[in-house]
Amino acid sequence: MRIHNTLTNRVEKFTPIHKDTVNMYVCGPTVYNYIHIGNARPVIFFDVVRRYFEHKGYTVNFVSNFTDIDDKIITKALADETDEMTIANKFIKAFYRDMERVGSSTKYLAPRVTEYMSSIISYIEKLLEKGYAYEVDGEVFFRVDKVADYGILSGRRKEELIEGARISIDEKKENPLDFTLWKKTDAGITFPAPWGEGRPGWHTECVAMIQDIFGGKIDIHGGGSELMFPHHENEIAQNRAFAEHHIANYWMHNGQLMIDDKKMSKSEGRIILVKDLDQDYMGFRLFTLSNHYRSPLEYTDEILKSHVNQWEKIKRTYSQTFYQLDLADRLDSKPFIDNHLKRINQKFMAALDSDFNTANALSELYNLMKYANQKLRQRDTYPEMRGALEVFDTFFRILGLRPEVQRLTQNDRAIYTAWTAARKNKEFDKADRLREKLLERGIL
RNA sequence: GGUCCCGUAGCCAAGUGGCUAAGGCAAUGGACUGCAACUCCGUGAUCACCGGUUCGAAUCCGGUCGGGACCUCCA
Repeated sequence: MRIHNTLTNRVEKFTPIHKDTVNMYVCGPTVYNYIHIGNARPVIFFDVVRRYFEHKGYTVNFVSNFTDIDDKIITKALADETDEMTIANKFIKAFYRDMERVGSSTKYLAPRVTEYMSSIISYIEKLLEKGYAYEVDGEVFFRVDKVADYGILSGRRKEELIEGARISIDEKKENPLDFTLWKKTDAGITFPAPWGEGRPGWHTECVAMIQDIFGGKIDIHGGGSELMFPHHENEIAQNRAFAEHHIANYWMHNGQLMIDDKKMSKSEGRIILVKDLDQDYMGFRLFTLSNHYRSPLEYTDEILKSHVNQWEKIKRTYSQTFYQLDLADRLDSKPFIDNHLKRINQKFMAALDSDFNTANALSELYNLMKYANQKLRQRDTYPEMRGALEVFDTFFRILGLRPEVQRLTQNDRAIYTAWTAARKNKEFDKADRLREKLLERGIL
């Protein structure tokens, strides 16, 4: 298996730290609003990563946090005349709902920053002890200059960053690049710390939680490419100071979702919330998997629509195969995987082995559709159809796509038999009525 | 201003040195069908442009044009 590692900017062979186990962490949302379709990209992509590792037989310890304390949450709480926890709880619930909608599993560890305050504080204390952090007037900053390879992830040099001139000058900082570990504040919820009441800076929560939960280095750290700098760069810097390693062996970043060739932006009204998508969410999932995860993904209504159509076709082929086997009492028969199916399956896996090339994997799903549709029109192909169903199930499990089918009821079978008989007897009015019923149930 | 990425058919998109440039959507011709739907078979590309390296370039190098991201606690 090969994975693109942002740390080295290369595609590398994947070797886990602990045999048969993958420890991975993905940066989760700040819960102050409903998520938009751009937020859904990592939610879907890393879900597929997890599923594929599990398919390969790994035990995956998947962790993704909730930032439940933040200025934006406080602002939102003030606007809604409520408190931060109410806001956070509301949008965490909404987040899970949206994850379920797009077909991503919610069964993983999701630590909340407020539950890990003591870990964060002791992490900062250790940075102070080691001389990588300094306290000024109740605030704590990280001393970027002490980390030799700062910029390793984002490919920047400290000098370039300073020349950038877009960094606001804070009198308290020794160096404009230094970032906040602990912020002194009296707005909203505050927490007691040795340096006074305040809140942790954004960059510390992830490393402190990883340290607490995994006890050290993990295999994969993931997130959106916009987090590479400064967030992930600062995580690495802190952990270099804390434990002399880069937290994760592999850093994976997904590209951003664009609308009208530009990044989504609330202020410019270019934003679509997942809950407002008003489309088949499996079609949306298919859309996000239709190009390489590291490339930008362009959204238009037309592109989404074409994937929604495509999902309809996939469902139709799958359910046809399922129902034809059911009608023939062959659902529980042994699948026959011929060479053609074997090859489709191999190419599908090879695509995912190659840095999770879901676009290529999908084209094998389309080959599988063609195969199944051909077998559906031929006589005496139940073993092959059963084989196709088997491969479909595997692909769907890995991609997290879910067509809904249920075994036929006695009534369904009766309608089907009656329909066949009516056609045979050229009772077309009756046949059409029955056909209508079968179409409604998705059996035809 | 600095750093980086991208430009493949009407649309989406894979491929990053070597057979006739995957696949999908849309369009269109045919087959199947009681009619239809579905499905199947077929039909489409001077790989943004110019120059270079090479036996050979969509792929590597240089330039031009166009688009985008990051340098801001934006997913």
